[in-house]
Amino acid sequence: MARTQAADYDERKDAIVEAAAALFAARGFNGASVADIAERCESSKSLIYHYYQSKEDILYDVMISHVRALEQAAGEATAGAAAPAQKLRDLTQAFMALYVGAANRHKVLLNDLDKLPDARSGEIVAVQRGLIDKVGELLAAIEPALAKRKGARVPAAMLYFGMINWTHTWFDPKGSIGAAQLADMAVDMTLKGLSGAVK
Amino acid sequence: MARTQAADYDERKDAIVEAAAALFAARGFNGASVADIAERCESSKSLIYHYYQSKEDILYDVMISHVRALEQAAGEATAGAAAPAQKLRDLTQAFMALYVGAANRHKVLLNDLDKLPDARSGEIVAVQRGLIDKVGELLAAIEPALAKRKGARVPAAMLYFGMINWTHTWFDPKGSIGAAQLADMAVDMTLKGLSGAVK
DNA sequence: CCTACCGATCGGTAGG
DNA sequence: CCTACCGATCGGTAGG
Repeated sequence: MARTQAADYDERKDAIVEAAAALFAARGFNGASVADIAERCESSKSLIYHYYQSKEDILYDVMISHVRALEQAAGEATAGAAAPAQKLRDLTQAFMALYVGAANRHKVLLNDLDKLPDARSGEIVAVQRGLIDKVGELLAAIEPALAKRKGARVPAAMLYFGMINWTHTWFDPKGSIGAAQLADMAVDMTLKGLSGAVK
Repeated sequence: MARTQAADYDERKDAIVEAAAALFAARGFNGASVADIAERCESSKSLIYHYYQSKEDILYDVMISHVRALEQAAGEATAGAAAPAQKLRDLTQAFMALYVGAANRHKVLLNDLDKLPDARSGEIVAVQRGLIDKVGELLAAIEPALAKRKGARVPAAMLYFGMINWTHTWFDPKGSIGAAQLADMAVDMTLKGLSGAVK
């Protein structure tokens, strides 16, 4: 009988992605070497190349795994029969939880997407585009004026994403405000502005 | 008599910073080489090292020049006797104009700040901190509840900065919406939420 | 302001 | 003859 994959194949591969995410987040894709990743995994460079054909392939896995998780969370948050404002709140809570739980992958996605060749980055961008559209539809359902002014839908969605995506540069989950509180604050700011967000 | 600086010293130095900003923005600090900068300036690598002691020194100049421009714009926008909401609007217009006019420097600032050694990045961060405080004070003047809840002031300011800083990833000044319109939209979203921003 | 180089380290691959 | 891995080293290029 032919030998199969090692029993811990998936675990080893995931350990590589996790180590790479941490290093890419800290030093950037070009600032972290494959040797650094190997060292962090307590393995050899050759082992890394057994699991991945190239350094870029690792970067791709770091990003696609994160963006797929966001896609699934967005699907779950918008699936039910809740009001659009409640769906936006659920989606934002799920996103903030993923941003904090996968902070390294999130930072890499936002900083190093253009280090991927166009063909690979296109796949990531397509998933992101779907998330933007989903939020744009929620916002248009919440604010009828947005449904009429088609050209304003993407800018509105991007202002919203700016609030929550920018958190990776400053938010500390151990600080004075929690991730769930911050998510609510961003949603309230979107729905009612400052007075709604801090009251 | 000792030889003085070349008459075009400052122009040449600024050309280097401008070329470096374009290359760092496109490929990242670690992805662009000093030789690339020299080529773009139609000069040699040695000329670059005549004006700058290290690649990091160029990065520092790219960032500090941008952040000083933002600091001055913020000072001018908040100097008068206008109402705080109007000051926030003026400041946002000035910032968006600088973000678009110095798009390369802005992108480098947001992506590669951590490529600077701590001592140098600390100087940049201190200026940024001043901008955040300035916006936090405006927001607290606009919304009294924010003046009471001290811990919410920085998060509120950062949600605002998220909206306008995030634009560098998606905003195209040649698109369907202009920079001035977008700035107003971000201010209205901050003040009144979505319904105020798209009506 | 140029050509000619350096110590080191890069991503990726060889044989076993 | 397979998969899973190792120590050593490749040709090029980085900042200086």
